Amino acid sequence: MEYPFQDIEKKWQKIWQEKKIFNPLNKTDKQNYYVLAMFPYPSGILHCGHVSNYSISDAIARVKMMEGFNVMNPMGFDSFGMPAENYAIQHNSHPRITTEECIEAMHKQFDSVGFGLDWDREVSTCRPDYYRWGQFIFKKLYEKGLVYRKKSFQNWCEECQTVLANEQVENGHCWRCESEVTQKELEQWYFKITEYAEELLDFSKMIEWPERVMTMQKNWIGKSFGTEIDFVLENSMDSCLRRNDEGLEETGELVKVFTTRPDTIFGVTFMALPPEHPYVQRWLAAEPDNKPLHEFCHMVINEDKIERTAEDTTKEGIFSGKYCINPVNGDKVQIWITNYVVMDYGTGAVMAVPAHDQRDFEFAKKYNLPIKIVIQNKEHNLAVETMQEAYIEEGWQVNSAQFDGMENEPAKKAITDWIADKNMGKQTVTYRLRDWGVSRQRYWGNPIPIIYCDDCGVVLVPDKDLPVLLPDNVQVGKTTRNPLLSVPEFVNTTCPQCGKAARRETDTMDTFVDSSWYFARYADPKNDKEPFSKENANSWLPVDQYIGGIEHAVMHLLYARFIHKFMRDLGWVDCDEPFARLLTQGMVTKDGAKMSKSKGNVVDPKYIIDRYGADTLRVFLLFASPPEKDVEWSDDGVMGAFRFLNRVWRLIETYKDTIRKGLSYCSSGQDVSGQFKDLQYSTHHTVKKWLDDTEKRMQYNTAIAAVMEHLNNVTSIKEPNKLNEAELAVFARACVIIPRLLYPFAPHIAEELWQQLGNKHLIHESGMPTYKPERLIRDTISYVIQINGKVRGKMDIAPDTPDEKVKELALEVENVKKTLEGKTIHKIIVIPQKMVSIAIS
RNA sequence: GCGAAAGUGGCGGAAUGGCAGACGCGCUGGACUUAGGAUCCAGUAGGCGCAAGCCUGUAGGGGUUCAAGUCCCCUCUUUCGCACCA
Repeated sequence: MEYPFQDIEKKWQKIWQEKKIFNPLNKTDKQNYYVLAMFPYPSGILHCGHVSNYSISDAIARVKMMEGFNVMNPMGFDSFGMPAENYAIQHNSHPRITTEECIEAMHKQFDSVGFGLDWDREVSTCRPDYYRWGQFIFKKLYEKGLVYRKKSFQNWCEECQTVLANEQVENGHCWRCESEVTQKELEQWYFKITEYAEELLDFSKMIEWPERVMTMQKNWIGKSFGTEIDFVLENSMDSCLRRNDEGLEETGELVKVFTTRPDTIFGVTFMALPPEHPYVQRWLAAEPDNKPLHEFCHMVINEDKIERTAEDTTKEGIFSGKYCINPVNGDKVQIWITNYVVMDYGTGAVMAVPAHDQRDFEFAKKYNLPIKIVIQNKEHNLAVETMQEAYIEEGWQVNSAQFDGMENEPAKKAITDWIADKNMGKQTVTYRLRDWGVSRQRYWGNPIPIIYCDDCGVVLVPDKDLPVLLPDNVQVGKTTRNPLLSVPEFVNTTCPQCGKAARRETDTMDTFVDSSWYFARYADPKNDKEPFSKENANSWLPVDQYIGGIEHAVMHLLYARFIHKFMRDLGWVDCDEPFARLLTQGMVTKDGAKMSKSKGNVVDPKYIIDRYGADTLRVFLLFASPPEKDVEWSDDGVMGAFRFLNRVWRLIETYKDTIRKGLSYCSSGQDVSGQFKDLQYSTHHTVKKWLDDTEKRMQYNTAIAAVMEHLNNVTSIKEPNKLNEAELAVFARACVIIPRLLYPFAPHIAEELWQQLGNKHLIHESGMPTYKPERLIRDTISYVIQINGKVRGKMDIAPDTPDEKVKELALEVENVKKTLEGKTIHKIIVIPQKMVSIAIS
């Protein structure tokens, strides 16, 4: 007989909804607790990954409710983006319609799992009441000088008329139309996230973040210290002024290089520039007939970005015909245009030191460029003729003028100081992090609130005109170009400043912008005066516990931290970080692989819920592994969870009258023995373990295991209806704790059984379960006796036995005596309440 | 290549320096059954032994410790992130 999970689950979902227990006010006399799992893209189909993620946040929320917090666990939808456009095309519909349908479907499906979500606070990024404030934030960023437009080379598909991300380029061809991808210089909007690079490296305000996420962000930001050195361009067209000992001096234009190895500056034998470098672009323009140069640059620029930046790509280059002067020794060095230097790191120019940099070495070998040793190995003398690879280890400075003989490490600083002193450069810091390009040539996204006027230039849309509404009358899929370009009533507008005809920006924002502040909107989701009020934001933020996949370790979490810090700087919110604690949960796999349609290994949660109930599915997913690890799907595992819940049901259903009677008896616990003493211990011990696992460790698999173990202890009592009063009191208390311990994981069955045992309140209203430490004291303690690290005996003795007596007793144990025969004891160590360790010769 | 995490029975996993394998699955045997994807009982790391008990065992090797899956060093494997970053 299976327990009636279908009736129970519907019943309690209705009660929770009616009592609005998951719809917290912003201010109550309780302390606020904000738990948030990353909002989903509304695919319309609930999959096991959703159930797994939101089962974790739901468990946390319910534990915190039991603890007496005012808990917010909101839900919304990350509903802009490319997949919605594609979905609409497939279904011959419009993204607004299909997206809203999907949202409704998912809302229902989430409810069918019994998640305690605050739907009153639902946000959906594609709705004007939300994206309006995204545009507002864009404007604020712009006003603070954190938004700019920059021309840069992008993967461009002529056929689709859009920019492609690196991962959307397959072997140099567009992933969608398969036409060749070229590099096009385009104006794109950028957010100056690099302004916050330094603060984003500071993780000290997080209460608990996984080490590896912080490491990934650190690596991504990639701070490195080095020196910027100015090389003077020979025969340059323009000139610039430079300060020297005597005052200002006129020199040629400067080629600035960034290096982490200023100690090798005397070993520079050529300069390497990428074809994108502005000087190179200028030379190209000045020499339209220089065919080899044009061909080489064109080829490199249009090379697939991924391929070009792969380490094993062969280094290629061409001599530009230009020279520059090494400021430290006046050497005239050739300037080469190469494919191995990238424009957007450092200064986009490299001083090449083949003797001490492997890439430069390979390049110099290939093109027969000179190699000059300036760091000498202390043990084996290096010689240019015999070098097989660059020498990048430590050594003495040689051929380095006044620095000869110094060790190269201190020489780095000495040379930098000297260069700075001579105004030839300076110490500097460079980041790998680049500014955030937010322009997308796509329809289904948040319009950028910008108007272009021939007279006034770039003009922000005034606040009163926000939101810039995304027009609906777009033929999705009918055009391959940016769809907004084909909506004249959107494009054509008037300039807010001069009133003349003007046109709108047709790019939309990267959807990562939408997800960079939604957590704050939940605090005040219906505010139509501002993105959220400071009061409400401060009452909830930072998110106490954020939950999401590791795939968002860098992008989303870095962008959200950036925007949050910006909002803080605007005075909108006080805290420095948006997410105090972060849990990166694993994914649900089957046959060792992520569930996906293409692999055909998808399990439909709806089927499991219909057949075994939502509680079973949740218990299975939480029990299978700790939250941060992947869960391997197992049909047998689901059965195991179902069997467990059925056992709980049978126990309490069968004996509910007996248990209720037992609860009315006083339980002093002093008048039982044996099995019942053990059972009483089990009750208190299980609560202790459960509290530790749910509150401190957030390890739900072991919390559930503890409940299972306790259930085994309870069901080992035979014929409970024949117990005496004292025994029954213990038995009843052992039973009644089970629904409460099960509540965060299997809330429906828990509430039902709790009610059947005569309780009038909901479980969370009854507070956290507690245990009595004095009930954890056993009559006897089992000691293990180790000899040289091996277990040689056991003994059960009174817990308050003094250490000296414990030693004596241990030596009396039969097998211990035997093992010790004829041996000398070095040392006896007593670990109180646990073991005796004896070291012998 | 750099950085990070991990490696435990047939499987998922547990063990906060203190009895390795909790709990669940699977499997074996039994009970009840016309029947079982039901329920209940017993067993289940490997080896030796009639037994008491002994030996081996947490990827491999070394070390610290009375005591190591856990801490340290080296090697291997896997996964993830970054990747010509000057």
